[in-house]
Amino acid sequence: MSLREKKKIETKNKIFEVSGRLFKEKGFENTTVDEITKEAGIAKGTFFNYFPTKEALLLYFGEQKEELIYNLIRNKTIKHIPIREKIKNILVFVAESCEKDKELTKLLIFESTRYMGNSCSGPDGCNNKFHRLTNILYDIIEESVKNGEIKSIIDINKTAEIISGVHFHSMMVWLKSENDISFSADISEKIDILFEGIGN
Amino acid sequence: MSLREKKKIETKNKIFEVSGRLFKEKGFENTTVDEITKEAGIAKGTFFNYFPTKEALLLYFGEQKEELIYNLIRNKTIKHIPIREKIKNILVFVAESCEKDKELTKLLIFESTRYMGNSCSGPDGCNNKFHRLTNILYDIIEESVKNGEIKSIIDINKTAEIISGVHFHSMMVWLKSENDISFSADISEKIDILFEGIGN
DNA sequence: ACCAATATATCACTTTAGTCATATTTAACC
DNA sequence: GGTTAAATATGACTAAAGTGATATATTGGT
Repeated sequence: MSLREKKKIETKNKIFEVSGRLFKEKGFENTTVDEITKEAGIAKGTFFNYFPTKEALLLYFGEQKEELIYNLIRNKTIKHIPIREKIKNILVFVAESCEKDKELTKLLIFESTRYMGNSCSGPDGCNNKFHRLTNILYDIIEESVKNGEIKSIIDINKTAEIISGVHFHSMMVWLKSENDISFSADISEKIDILFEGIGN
Repeated sequence: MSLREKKKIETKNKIFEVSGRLFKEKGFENTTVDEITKEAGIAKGTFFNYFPTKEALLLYFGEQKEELIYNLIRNKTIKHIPIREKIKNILVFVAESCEKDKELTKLLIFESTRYMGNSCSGPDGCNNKFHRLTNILYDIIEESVKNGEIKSIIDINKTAEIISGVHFHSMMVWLKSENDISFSADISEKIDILFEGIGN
């Protein structure tokens, strides 16, 4: 690795480390780019060579966290259990991860949701990010349809979107709630309702 | 009504009217508060007497639109049709309203979602706004449970949240999609899946 | 009509994100 | 090691949101 590449990574890590500390101390809104760069020992302009906006830095936090969670999911997934349990395990795991730091989750979800409204160019834009959980669910459902475990008339894509949607919405309701309702317990119960159906 | 009250309303309407035009012409981000106030013939500071932030003005647009939609829903609701159709009617109606101006909907949803992350103080804060559809669905489901139309073991609140969540998520997926998938058709099909259930 | 009290309007000022022309550092080649 | 090209760093500058002390307008009481 060249000196340039080393320094680049070092600087990015420095920004990441310093801003992480400052965000925890005083919150995202109350931390200025000026402060971050001063503490990191770089010029203000340099910051914007690494992150196009202040929000982009926040999204980077989100990506890092997401990467961690989804890697764990991939390793944790047990093969031969009923699909309902499989889905429950995943969503409860994600929920529990979120529950570990509610404030950070709030920041990431509401801020990155906003960012989604913008262009998000590039082939690997935010569309993928938004659909990541949906894709995982799609694969699981597809497998179960092939197994004959669940009926094959089902529209796999819509079903995956439904589950993902319920998960997303439940997270938001939980994030907005003052009292300490449990996100993980809530999503678990909702999966059951989804499988049983609402109608008689 | 006193002169003061009249002028107040007049000024607010002027801001609303001018900014609406400018937002349509050049988009929300590209319109500055300076421009709005110049066109409206008021000082910049005055703007912030009416709306605490530029985003708050956008939220006001959202509220106005929402009020319109939910008033129509209240009047349109037919009494004696099956619950599944009743829910479908409402969600399809909301979806069609959104489809009329995709760009505006995108702006409102993504921006107000972000705003939800903030304090949203006051007794009538953004929590209510977020739960409005859920509450309507709750009432409908509750009635159907009392009628014996659907099984009474069901958790009404969670069920309402599920439907509302699927609706919200579908809207976001639609807003992000490039190709012209139909939001209203999508939500209609998903309601059927919700009623039938995923499991065998 | 005058006077105090209250509400509203004003604009100069501050704060902060983001830009850009210039300077410095690194790499690559001879 | 010197020279040129490319990448990266810098900080003064711009743009725009939001603030607040002061000025003006409206009201209600006498």
